[in-house]
Amino acid sequence: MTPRRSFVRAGGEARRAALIEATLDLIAEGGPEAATVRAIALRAGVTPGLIRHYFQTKEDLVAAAHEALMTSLTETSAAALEGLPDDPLARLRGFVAASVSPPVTDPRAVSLWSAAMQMVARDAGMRAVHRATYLAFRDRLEALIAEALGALGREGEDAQSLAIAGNALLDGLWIEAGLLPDHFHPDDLKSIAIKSFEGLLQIRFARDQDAIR
Amino acid sequence: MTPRRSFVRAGGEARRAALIEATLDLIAEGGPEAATVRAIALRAGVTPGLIRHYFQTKEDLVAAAHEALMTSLTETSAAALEGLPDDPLARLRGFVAASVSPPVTDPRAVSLWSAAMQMVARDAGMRAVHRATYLAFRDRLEALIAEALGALGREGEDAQSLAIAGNALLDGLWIEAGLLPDHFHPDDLKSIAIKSFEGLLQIRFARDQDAIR
DNA sequence: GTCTGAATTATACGCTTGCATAATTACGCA
DNA sequence: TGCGTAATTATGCAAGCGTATAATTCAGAC
Repeated sequence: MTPRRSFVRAGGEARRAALIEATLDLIAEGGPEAATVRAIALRAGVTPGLIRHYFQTKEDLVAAAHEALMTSLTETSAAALEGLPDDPLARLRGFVAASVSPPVTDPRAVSLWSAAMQMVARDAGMRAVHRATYLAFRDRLEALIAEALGALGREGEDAQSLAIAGNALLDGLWIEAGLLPDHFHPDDLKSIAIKSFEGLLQIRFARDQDAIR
Repeated sequence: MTPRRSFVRAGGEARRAALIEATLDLIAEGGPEAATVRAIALRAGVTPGLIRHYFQTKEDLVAAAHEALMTSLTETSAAALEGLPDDPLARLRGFVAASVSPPVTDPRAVSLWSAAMQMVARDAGMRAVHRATYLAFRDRLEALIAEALGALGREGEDAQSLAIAGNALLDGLWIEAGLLPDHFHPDDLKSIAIKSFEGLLQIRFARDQDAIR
């Protein structure tokens, strides 16, 4: 008679968080098909049946994990704005640079994002989350662009179209760098992004701001 | 005694192609997990066991399907260059416009691409195929850019960095349009792409070329 | 015509998956 | 100190997965 394995109770939120983190880890490492109920439970140090106690179905768990990931990315992005200077151009420059530098450019993040994109194409709920987070990022970029142009006395220009283009550029660089990490030197990526924004917006950033992270 | 179902022999290549097409359809519609051996066989009008006769393993079939997709995309992209005029700037403009217009911007293509990207992140073979096709596209863009700059007497500039940025921009627009089809009007997408290239390269395309598809 | 080999179907096996359910354990509270 | 309840484990099941293998059928060669 092997005795029943001992355990400690972790309380609701902590267990939920652990299960979500385990799910994200597994998806990042081995794709959605690696995130089986048994694998998730094993990584979370728990027994498979417990998942059913916190999530009605596995899909619920995956959806919760996706939401947690997106929230975390949004918060990271928001935090990046905190340390930036007041000068509108410098703020925009810092934001662009941060968007193509670690920890944003993280293979794990790109892997998770591409896994989520597949679901976005098929699931209406996922598409709603994606649209919201996409627009949140783009709106923030648009605001920064509008401020920068305003500081140059160019209020009338179409900041939204510029934000769409800038967002696409950052997305493209982010994805390509994540997929082919060896092909892009971090510094090159940053200088390409900044130079491209100078071209897109017809502006010129100050040259001596590389100290700003 | 139900008699054994009758069949006609399709010969090697036709059956291979049919199986590959069925695989791509299923992945596009329901993601990789929908492309089971049984579903593929059903859609191809065939019995599951036959797959093993043409492909040693299911992974082989999926890899063959990915290669067929990429080859097809590359050939479509190459064909778009055929009908373009000789003027370097007009050629570049037409190529950019084609890259963000149907049939390139096709939800099915984006769905398939995002499914493949997941495998790229994990499988070395897939990564090799991706690198090759990515560079093939980028090199073509770089050549077009170099010609356009050359026609303006600006030979010395860094066409490769500009191609990286331009490629990222096109990729980003392509992906976002594919994921949120209702958010982008095709004409807006095209004008944003063209205007962005004017900014990136500091050039100005002729205004009266919208007739060129 | 019939023979023969390849193309195709049919069947079955072992494994993994998600999920349901019952038995047990830890912990707060009286 | 004992009890009650929520948290957790243990076990089992039905379905679907990829694959192996044997039986059958077609189509062309002689």
